[in-house]
Amino acid sequence: MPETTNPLADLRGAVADAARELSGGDSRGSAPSFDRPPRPDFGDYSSNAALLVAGSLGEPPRAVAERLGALVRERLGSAVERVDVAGPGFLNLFMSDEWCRRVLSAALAAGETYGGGMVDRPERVLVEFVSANPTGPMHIGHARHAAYGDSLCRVLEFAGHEVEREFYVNDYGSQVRRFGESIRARARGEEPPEDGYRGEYVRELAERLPGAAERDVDELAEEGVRLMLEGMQRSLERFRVRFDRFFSERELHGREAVRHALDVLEEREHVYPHDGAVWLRSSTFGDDKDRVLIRSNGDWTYFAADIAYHDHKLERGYDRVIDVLGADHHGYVGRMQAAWQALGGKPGSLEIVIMQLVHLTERGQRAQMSKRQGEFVTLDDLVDDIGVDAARFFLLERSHDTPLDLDLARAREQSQENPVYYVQYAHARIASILRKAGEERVAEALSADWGERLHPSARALLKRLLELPEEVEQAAARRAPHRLTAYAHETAQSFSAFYRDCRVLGAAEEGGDEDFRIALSLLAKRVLARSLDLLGVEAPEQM
RNA sequence: GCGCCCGUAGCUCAGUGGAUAGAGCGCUGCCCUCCGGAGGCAGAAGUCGCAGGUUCGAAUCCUGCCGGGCGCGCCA
Repeated sequence: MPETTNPLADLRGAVADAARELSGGDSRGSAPSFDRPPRPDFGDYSSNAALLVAGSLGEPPRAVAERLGALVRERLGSAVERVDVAGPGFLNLFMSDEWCRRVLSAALAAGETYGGGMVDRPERVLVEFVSANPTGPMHIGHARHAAYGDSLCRVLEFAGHEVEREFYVNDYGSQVRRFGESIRARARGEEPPEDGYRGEYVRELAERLPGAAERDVDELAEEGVRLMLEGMQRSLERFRVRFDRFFSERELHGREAVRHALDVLEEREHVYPHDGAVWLRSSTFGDDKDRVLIRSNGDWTYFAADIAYHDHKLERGYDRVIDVLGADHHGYVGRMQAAWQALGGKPGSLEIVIMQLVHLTERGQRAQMSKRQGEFVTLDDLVDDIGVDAARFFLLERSHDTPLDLDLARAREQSQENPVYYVQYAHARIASILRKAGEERVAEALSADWGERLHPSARALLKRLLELPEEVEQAAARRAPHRLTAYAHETAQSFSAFYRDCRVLGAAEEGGDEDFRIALSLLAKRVLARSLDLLGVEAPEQM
């Protein structure tokens, strides 16, 4: 069996093929499992294929497993040392050292692309995230959105999708006008209006805008928004978050896009007048109730503008549109999904990801989020405090749908207590070993004919490294970049164990193959670097 | 009241049908003639919220209940 850049997928395929052969081409039911068993005496990999086939064949699972095991052995040849039948009928595969050497070679041959491009059907994807109001600074919650959205995009891209990143700018409507009023009030040395913006940054804006005390409110608002956006872009850039487009709500209105969206909905007969207002019949598409688009006073609702934005997204022809929104918006999911379908969007092609809240803690104690009224711990404050690497890693450590406690004390720590440093340290340590070996020596090692008989720690490390393609695929498919924090940490641990048990330079002294161990270290370095890159965290050559 | 999310070790959480449920932190006890000790090893620690059900097999799927978070405007 020739090795590709995803050896695990090859093995999985071989088992699945054998199972299909045994069941006479019957490929109904779920795909056979293929995982790392919980105990070493269960082999390197195990599958429940026989249990599934036995079900459709109506035969005793263990007997089926024996036959299937023989087929798998035949297909895999020298790749496999032996195939055991265990428990109720699991197949346990014990891979040969020869297979280990072959797959290491194949993974290294893939170079920087190793682990990527595994997606079956590449899609054109639009991801909208952060979309912070330009009337205030970005706080800790936006930091989580930024880390998540950016990392998700990196993962989707690496997995093989074509991704566009978009930030929606709410630069229209009454809150923007209030923003302008607040700036002018500060410029005049007055208090902002009751429902205005009271933060210190408003005072600073007022100082930066010459003649603000006498200027038109809308003009001030526009200028203020522009300055705020510039600041946000700087902060995001520093946080290593890039956007392809800042999409202005104001331009949307300027382009009559809301009118257009309403025309589309009217044409599709999903709107109706009632009580002097115009409604969307969103209940047709699963929403709790119908929603107002035009109020009885003639104003568009916010929802109408959002529909226009999504109408625009729809017309741009993406295969998939992902909105990353805050927990406070989840009441809005049902109606937006309904509107999407009313506009003619395919059900399922719009995904709305809801982010849960972030709490800051210091050694477990809840840290104060709001310093004074109108002032928050901002993205910049966070980065100043713990740095980009720690901030991104910690913000990505948890699934997006679970609230996150970020322990600032732990994040500041530069020791094993801190998973970021632990992973980066492992990377730097490998870099140090390879540096010591020298470029020529490394190149030579890669093309050598390896004879290594693998130590269990080397085998465990290699198996860990082979999981990268599926980790990336899963992280992409499940919109779950947080999986990679765990994977990076586990990989660093596996390397540390290998480092402890197997000398790399001078391996011959203990009967090892230095060439093989250099090669394995190099793959470990690449996998760590790739995992960190997908998280937006740096992989230092030295620390 | 309705809807969504969550309930797994002391704490924070992984784990969307497989074998004896994992990790980090914390705790206890160890390890520096060694390529980076910014490291490593071992140990204690769990009725996977509760009760039924489906399945050869459930933390995972279904139903009900309990507990927590958030959301339910002709606001944005």
